[in-house]
Amino acid sequence: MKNLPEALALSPLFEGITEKDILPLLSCLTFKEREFSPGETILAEGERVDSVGLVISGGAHISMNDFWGNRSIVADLGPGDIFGEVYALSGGTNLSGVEVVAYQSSEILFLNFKRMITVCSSACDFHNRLISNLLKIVGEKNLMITEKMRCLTKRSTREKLLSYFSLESKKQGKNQISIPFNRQELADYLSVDRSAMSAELSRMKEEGIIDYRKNSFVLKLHHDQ
Amino acid sequence: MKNLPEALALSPLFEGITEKDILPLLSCLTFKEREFSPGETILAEGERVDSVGLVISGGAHISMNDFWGNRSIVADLGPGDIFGEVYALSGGTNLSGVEVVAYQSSEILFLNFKRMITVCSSACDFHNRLISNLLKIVGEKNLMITEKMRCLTKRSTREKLLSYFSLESKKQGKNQISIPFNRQELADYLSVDRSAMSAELSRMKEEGIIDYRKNSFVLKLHHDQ
DNA sequence: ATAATTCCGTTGTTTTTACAACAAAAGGAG
DNA sequence: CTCCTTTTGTTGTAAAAACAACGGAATTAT
Repeated sequence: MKNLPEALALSPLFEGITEKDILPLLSCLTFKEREFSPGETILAEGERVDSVGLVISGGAHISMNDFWGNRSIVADLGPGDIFGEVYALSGGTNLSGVEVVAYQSSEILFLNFKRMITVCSSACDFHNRLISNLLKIVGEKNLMITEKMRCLTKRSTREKLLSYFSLESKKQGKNQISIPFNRQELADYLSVDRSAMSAELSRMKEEGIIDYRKNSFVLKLHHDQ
Repeated sequence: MKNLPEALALSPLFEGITEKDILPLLSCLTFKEREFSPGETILAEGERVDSVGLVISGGAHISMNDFWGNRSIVADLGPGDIFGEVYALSGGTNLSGVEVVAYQSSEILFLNFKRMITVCSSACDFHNRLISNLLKIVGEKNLMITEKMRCLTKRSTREKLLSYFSLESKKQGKNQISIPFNRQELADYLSVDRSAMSAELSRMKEEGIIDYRKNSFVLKLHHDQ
């Protein structure tokens, strides 16, 4: 078993809390540690989630199964990553269609959610920090999904692209942006076909709406009729 | 100005906290109250958000402006609704491309986020409840968006529909589900054309994949080749 | 009951996208 | 530099979706 404080210090959930402060903090949390073998289910479908999972070591997949049994992997978890927080967050919801399965020998820490967000009588600062970190994690996740959604709700590839570029432009504060994706990744992000997207990009460049070279794109204002 | 505790008691943020407990709770929060005229900007684009907004009375729109100045309304806020929480959550991010504008005379309460999530020395129960409520709100929002995303990332209308039905089926625990949308709303939710979707539904019924009548749908297992 | 309105399905046409296959360009390794 | 691999752009075709227009069913109002 790995050194717990050392492992936790690496997790965003414990950001800003030093290794030596983690042990006293743990004492005011209720937690459970368990080891899972490769292929073993960490959280089963339909299970009630009332704790936040944290990967100490190993690796696991969050996967979804639809009505017809088709499985798709939604996320890949490694050391430091947390899971199940949204389910615990929204009042101990049951997992529906979602499961978490180890694909390596994994050590998992389960932190009781109620205890985590209820500040102990001693009102320790680290506890507050923990809550704050959790909020930050969920908030950022929320922002990320929302952004992506704004692009995905657009009907055409062109609109999706423009939506994405516009967003990045706002974020980077310029009309000349560099994007963190290659073409295939961008296509995956926007849920469109790569080659079709490439073609659309060409057309947009042709029409003078945008310009680009590699990962650098320029948005042009003048589509004066 | 409206009676504050009375108004707050209606908000999900203060759920489980009775009117008479709200005043003492407010004393350990830092807040600011302001009135806005119709058309007045409540949160401006680019502004740094370090407090959670709560609509006491009136109405406001959250809207997005893209690079080319096209505005689209993202959400409609009424009494009890909160806004800006995700931005405050993820460490006081600046609004990018988003703004909140009153469309009625509105009273808005701004609750300082730091104070809100940092438990007071007296470690009052209501404060904990407030944090818990905030988490619940964000968590639920997160779940909702994630669900929708799962459908939107599918390429074809058919896949989107099946994805949605499958989700509902898991949630409702049956293969016979009733959905909270009419056709137009479902099409909007899935970001597809209504008539095209109707046609696709017909085809799916034809092929024996599903059956439906009005808002009641049945998913069938046997698509034995 | 009748009229009006909203909702839903259908069909034909146009536009867009996916798909496949390939060519060109870029990047890396030896 | 040359070979090999990966990435990106191009093109033609087939499939799918958007769009528009309409007719019938269902719902609501009168």
